[in-house]
Amino acid sequence: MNLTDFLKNIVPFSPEELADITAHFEREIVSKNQILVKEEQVCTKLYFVEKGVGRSYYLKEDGKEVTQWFFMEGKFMSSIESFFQQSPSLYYLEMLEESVLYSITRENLDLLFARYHNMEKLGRLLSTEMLTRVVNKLNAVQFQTARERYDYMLTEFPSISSRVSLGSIASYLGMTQETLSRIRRADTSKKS
Amino acid sequence: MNLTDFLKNIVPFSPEELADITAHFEREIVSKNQILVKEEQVCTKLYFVEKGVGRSYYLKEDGKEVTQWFFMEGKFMSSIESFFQQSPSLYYLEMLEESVLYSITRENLDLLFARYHNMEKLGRLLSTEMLTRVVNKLNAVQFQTARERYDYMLTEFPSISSRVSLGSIASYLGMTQETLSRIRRADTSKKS
DNA sequence: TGCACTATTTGACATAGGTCAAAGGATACC
DNA sequence: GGTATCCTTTGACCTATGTCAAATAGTGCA
Repeated sequence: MNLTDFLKNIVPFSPEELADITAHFEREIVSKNQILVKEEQVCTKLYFVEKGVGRSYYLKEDGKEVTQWFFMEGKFMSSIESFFQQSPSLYYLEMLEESVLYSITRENLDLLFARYHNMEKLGRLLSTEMLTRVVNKLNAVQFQTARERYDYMLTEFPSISSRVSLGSIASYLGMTQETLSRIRRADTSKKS
Repeated sequence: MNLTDFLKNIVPFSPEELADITAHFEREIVSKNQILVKEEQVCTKLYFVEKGVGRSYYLKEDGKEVTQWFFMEGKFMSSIESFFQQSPSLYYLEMLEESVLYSITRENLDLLFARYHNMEKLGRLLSTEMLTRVVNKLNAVQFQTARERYDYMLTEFPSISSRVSLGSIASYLGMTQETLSRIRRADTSKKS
């Protein structure tokens, strides 16, 4: 999914708007396991994932990584609070595969928000969309069994299990990797 | 917190904009325990809570109510997904005290979004703010003990415990009311 | 091809928080 | 002011999932 097409599908930008907007993004190729932002750093860019998968995660006091979100192709990725408040990030951002990203700085994004009413609209639509996704995850995590949460995740991120390690997924789902491993075992024995 | 002041604090609207915007809201007085939206209904309005407290909740298969969110004075309240997608609501919206609300319909809101760039900006800012709140709750629910979640809630909604029943709060926190009652007991015995 | 390292699976056991049932307390209505 | 109703607390017991430790499987590199 490329950036131009993605933008066009959400808001009916004019060709001129689109050209100006995309000109403010910069293409970046990053390698597998590369960290884009570390905890405590201010996240200076918003990324569009054209190819690859990323995740945000944080470290618990005991040093364990906890995945907060996965970012697949065709999605925007950032440490949202850090990026918008220009505050130190609570999260790490990491790419889990070799990836193609398009990045934009906060200043450029603000410039586009101010310049185009349509751009502001895009921002609003994307953040309400993200909001409903997070609410869905919240409901899954809060009221479903480990088993049900796993099923929920497969609908949200269908291709994830083959692309991302067990541990990253388990912590995203709020369970240990042992538990996730047992769920998967139950699955395979049932289906065979 | 009144609507005009609230809006002014977020985006620098001109007096004319502000007057036109607030003119599209309608004042509503609702009584304690009144339901604004039922499950399956499309939520037609976005509400600003000037006075009172509301909550959104849904019914589990076994008929138990699960509080999804509380809406205090000075916040917007709605069944967000239903309102923005015009889809049947998964949630009930209920006021827990006699309340003063200002409501706006989807059509009027869209009209204002289209008319004022600043209004679109307001929408974007409010939805990113809500997004970070939901993310905070998600982290609390997913990785904290019942005890810690209760403390988190007191920072998010300081006055809630005296205004809302134990059961509503417990289900918001993803625990049973028995557990919440035990946490509170531990608190009072510690503090005395 | 084999070695070293990392990721996953499995097992035995521990525990936070849930469930169910009953007893107190508070509130409202006649 | 008494009784019905609802809300909160308490107790006894249970279960899903976590913890810790070890075995096994996979992967990349020399």
